[in-house]
Amino acid sequence: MLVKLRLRVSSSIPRRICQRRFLLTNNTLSNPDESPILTAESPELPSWIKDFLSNKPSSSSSPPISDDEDFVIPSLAGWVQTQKLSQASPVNLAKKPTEDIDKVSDFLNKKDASYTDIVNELSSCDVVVSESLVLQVLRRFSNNWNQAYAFFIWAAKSQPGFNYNHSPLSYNAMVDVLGKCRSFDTMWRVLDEMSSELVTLDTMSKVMRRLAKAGKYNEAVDVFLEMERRYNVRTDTNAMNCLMDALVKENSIEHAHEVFLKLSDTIKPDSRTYNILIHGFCKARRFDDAMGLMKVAEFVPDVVTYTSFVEGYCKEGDFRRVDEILEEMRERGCKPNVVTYTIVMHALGKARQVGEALGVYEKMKEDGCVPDAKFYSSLIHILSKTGRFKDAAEVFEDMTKQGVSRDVLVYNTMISSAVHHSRDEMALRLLKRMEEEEEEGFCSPNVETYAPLLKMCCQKKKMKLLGALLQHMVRNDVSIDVATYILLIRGLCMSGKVEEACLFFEEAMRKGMVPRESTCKMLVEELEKKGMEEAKLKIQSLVQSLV
DNA sequence: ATAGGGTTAG
Repeated sequence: MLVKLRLRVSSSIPRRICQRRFLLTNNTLSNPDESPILTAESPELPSWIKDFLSNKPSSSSSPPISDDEDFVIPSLAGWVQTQKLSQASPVNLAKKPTEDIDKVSDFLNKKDASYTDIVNELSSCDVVVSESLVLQVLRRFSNNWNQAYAFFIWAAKSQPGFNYNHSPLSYNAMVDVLGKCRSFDTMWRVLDEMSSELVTLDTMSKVMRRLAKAGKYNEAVDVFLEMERRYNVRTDTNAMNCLMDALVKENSIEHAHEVFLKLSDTIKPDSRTYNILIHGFCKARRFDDAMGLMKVAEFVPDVVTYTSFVEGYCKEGDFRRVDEILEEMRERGCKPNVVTYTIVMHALGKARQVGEALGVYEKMKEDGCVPDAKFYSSLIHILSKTGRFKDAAEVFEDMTKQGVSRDVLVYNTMISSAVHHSRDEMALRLLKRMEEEEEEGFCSPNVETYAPLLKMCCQKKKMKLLGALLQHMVRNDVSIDVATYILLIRGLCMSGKVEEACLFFEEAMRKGMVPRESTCKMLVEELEKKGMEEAKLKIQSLVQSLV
């Protein structure tokens, strides 16, 4: 569906950017040589943003973005997905899988049809099914299980004369998508259709995690107890650790502990088992229970064990106790490592003890402990949060010179810092840098990369950029999740763009993603305020239809 | 996925 709206978007941004830059340079006389990206903001929103986001070569002669013009708002991600994305890039045209993925995307989005229709009509797509295509479709539609599953089923019995069978990897990806979307009935069906040599601990591990994430702790445990008989997957120590880790990570140390008490007679626990439990108890601030496990005869506490305690006391804000534990570690020849230091530094930064936090950095360097990407990400976050954006950007630039390549978390942290400090163009440039070949440590953006950028678009009413970003997400196989829809709906509501908010709301509902109660309420109230009675009733009936 | 981020901020 294509919705045409006439919009006027503010043209004052470039001037504001200039003014800000002027102020900034005047305020920081001490540091005249800024790194290139800090001075990169040009007076106009440059054409590179458009070229980059539309996947065109940067030498393209297309006119630069003008936020003044009327345009078609790509308000629906579905609309975005039906665009002929591959035509934009000669590079992509050379690659067959890219062509095929867009054919499939086109088809799946055009159809509002039922699942059987999709399966029956997909053949008209004319694509060659391969494992990489299946994996890509599953990634791109990882929040739309209906479409992903329809394609998956069709792919297995497509192509007469061409013998394609789903690989174990594809099966596991399908199971994971169904679990993520909480379509557990369908997930069970797929599992039962898989022959037993296809079902591995990898598969069951995904199932247990997804169940635990949905709060179905007992079912996760049952899967474990049944899996040897039903799927021929061994219930050994490693498998038990997977189960317990899933339970702890999804906040049920109680279930993990119960499993341990019930099974440790028949399945021999190892040091990981104890560390998982200790971590769970520390996370729940049950330090006495954690201590009790430390004293088990066959278990020797290691740096992971101590670090769990450090983290627990950090979250309590008890930094005196943290220091004691760090001292004890050194005494026992179990020196804190980069993970330990990251936890302490981050917690101090969060507690607004920035000086102390940076002291940890110094102490760590003294200890000869080498920072890694996650450490740098924390450091950048702290510096930016305390207003030291310039320093944060410097750390970002410097880290590769220290031999550490940037990962997606580092980029995400820097992008959200840039947005927080109103360096919009720099944020977009960072997104571009992620996919540049010459950058060491190329990494693909994920849904968290885009969130601050999308939020910024909503706040500043940059609707064209918003559309381009959504399109960019699709091209990078980043599936839009319910959290993103909530962000868009709330952000647009707060900017008074309530029609657009409605479009995203309807699309989310159509995809079976239900925004929170408070988000629905916000939208309805906003419509009420604007006297948009008809739209209000429509949204209300949509909400009603779910109950 | 045995320990590290943050999900929403005025």
